[in-house]
Amino acid sequence: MRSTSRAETFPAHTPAVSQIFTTVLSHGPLTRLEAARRAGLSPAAVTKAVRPLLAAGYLAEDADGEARPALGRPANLVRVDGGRALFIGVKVTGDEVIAVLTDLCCRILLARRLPVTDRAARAVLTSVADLTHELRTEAEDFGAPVLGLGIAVSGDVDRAEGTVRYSPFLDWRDVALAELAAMTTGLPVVVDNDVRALTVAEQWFGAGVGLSDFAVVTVGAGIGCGLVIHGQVVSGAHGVAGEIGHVAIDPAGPLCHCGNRGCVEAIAGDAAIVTRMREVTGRQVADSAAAVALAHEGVPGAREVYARAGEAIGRGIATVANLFGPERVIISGEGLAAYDLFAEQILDSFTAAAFGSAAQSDVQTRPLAFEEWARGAAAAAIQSFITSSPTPTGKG
Amino acid sequence: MRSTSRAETFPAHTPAVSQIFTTVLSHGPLTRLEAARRAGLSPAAVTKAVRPLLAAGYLAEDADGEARPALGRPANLVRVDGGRALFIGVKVTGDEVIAVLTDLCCRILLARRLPVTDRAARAVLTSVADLTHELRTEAEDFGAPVLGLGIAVSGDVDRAEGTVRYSPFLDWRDVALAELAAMTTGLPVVVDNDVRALTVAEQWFGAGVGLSDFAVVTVGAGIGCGLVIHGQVVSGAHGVAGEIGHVAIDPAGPLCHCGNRGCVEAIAGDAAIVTRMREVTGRQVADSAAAVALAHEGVPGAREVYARAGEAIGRGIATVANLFGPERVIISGEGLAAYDLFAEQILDSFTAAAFGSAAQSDVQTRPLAFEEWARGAAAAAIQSFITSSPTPTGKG
DNA sequence: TGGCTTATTTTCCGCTGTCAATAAAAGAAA
DNA sequence: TTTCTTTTATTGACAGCGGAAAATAAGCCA
Repeated sequence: MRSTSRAETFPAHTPAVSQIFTTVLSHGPLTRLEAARRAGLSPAAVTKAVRPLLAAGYLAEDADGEARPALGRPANLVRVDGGRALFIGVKVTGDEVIAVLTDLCCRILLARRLPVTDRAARAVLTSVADLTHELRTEAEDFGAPVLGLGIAVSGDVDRAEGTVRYSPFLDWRDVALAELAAMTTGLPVVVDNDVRALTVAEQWFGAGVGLSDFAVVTVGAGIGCGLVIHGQVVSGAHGVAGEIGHVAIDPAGPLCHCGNRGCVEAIAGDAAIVTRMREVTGRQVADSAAAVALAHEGVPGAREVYARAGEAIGRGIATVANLFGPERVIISGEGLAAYDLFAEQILDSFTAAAFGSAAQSDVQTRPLAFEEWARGAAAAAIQSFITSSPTPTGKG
Repeated sequence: MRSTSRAETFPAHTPAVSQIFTTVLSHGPLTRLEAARRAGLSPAAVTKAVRPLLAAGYLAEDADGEARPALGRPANLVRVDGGRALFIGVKVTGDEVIAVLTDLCCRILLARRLPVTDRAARAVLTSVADLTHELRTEAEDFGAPVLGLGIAVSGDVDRAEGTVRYSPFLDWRDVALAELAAMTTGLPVVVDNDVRALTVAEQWFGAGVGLSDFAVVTVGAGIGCGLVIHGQVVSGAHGVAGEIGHVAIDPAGPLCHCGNRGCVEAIAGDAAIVTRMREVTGRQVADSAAAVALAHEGVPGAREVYARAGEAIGRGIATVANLFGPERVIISGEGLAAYDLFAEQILDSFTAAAFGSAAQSDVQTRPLAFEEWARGAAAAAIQSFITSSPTPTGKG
């Protein structure tokens, strides 16, 4: 298999086609009539839009499932055929590369990990290529082509350019990752910031479906935040946004690596919790798992460390809510392993600090396995595949 | 003149027409070619879009001004004929009603004020109607019709519905202001939150022209913030956004009327400054003008009060920048009378607290006469006039 | 087998914006 | 003065998108 027969493109020739497809993708099987209603189009337009997508195999028709209203012509449900195309998503951290194979509906089919021993871009790229190759080989069993690769990296990433401008954890600067990975793998590649990719996944396939304004807050080593406003992911004028971790909460708080005092991350980030846990309990605390254990054991003072972290997170979320009034806030992240230690304080301090109707925001939590980050990268790849115009408007 | 011959509507029959008009409105006189480039349309489309607007008098053609490139056919500049239509903008505060008459380019032609003695909606409405009538009468001298009325009120305002849901300063709840004012004046009425209206004015006619992501921060009795993201003003899912005044900066700070401690407004709002000035200097301080005077006199401790306020504002702005990454932040408001006392601290603490590329945001200040608030309301009315579809899609 | 109801498709049709060719308005060159 | 060059504006043919309405399909129920 000597690589690619010119990359397959999505037959979205008109805005209506894109819109109908994404509507069906996000809102599950729909009748044509319902799809028309949700997309604000006429039923005739749906019929026309659906036809080429059916022909290309991206949509499929279910003989309707159940519970029809017993009157009138039965509806034919239209749904996305997830098995039509596969995507690979990769999350790169300082310690590991995690890769998943998903279908077109962004359901995880396989997952793989590889430790990172050398953080140099070249070495990491090799790991990415190896995992991609491995998943691609196994993907043959599913009888569908792999049509895109998404890579998620923390830090300052320019998705349009496909470059990592600066990633502190990896110590990368100006790495043209998309181009390199595309050369190595022969796949279309999307590179995005990890939190943004996760936000895209929530927007299209998760708790953000159908919402035009919501926030995703991730709790873990860092505290991050993805924003969707007016139905679009916010990237900021300089490519960076959602830095909730460096919102300063308390001028008398602990020093943060960014140079300020009392950043949310300096209170509630993994490292901050471990450090403080050592100070408070006077014990050895190897990592955040150990810190959680101490709190669960009921070691004096340990719970207060988490209470304080939860309060910081809650106040950070309240700040976000006060500033842009999201309909929902989705809290997520590895840090949620300790969620039972946090939860109450997060909600309490959010409620206390949210002003007026910002308190109406629906604050949810969502457990997040580490593979979910990689799934976010796959979601970015899927999004790019669907929205990339088939007319050659430059190359990414 | 027994009121209205059916309200005049803007002949924007297609998206292209709207787009061309707003492009010319914001970017001054343009050649058709240049307008096409900026709007992303073909020159042919511009010619077609411009024709009906010229015919209706909204656009005018300048025989080109100066400095042509001396080669090729001279360009004909197209500009908005500001004198074609007039608008009235009204800002309602707890103390005063301020009204301005503007032209279509949102230039202020006349301004009037009336003190508020009774804050009841009915009484305020009478003042609004009186001022509107007065300005309308004088507007006859300008030989152009008044085509809309904008009203700006602080608090929770539903622009689409035209209702004031809750305004703390006026103690209004659920006042259907647009409908009432429309009945009284016979004009199309837009009601919006004051900060949002000001943001619209900046977006279309001010320092936000051409930017898709910026913030407006107002300093005065309250501290407010208007956001434009993805080229649209942010209203939040519940109709409230930009509450920078209640971003909590310091858990050990002074108590705010919202019940929390250390809100920006509780440190840097007019009332907070006056209160603290009394405490620090031990003198009588009647109002914020008196407070400014004390600081300028060099009374011991007085300057520190402003330094502290400036620091709070700067940190609030940094929070906005960290979260949204705006291209520009426009600081404005009556509070700027004291700008020389603030400026350094605002910028310093912004720079210190902005994380990474958020510090690249261009922070500007813009003196703001009180009439500018009313002009913002006029801008909202202009926007509504231009974008309201001529096809009757309900009534506002 | 009709009749009723709802879903989907078909058949135009208006409308928009692009394309390519053409006109216009200068200065420059001959 | 005439012709050429260069840039801007306009025109008219045209393709294609999506809407409206009418036609058709596909079940239930008498």
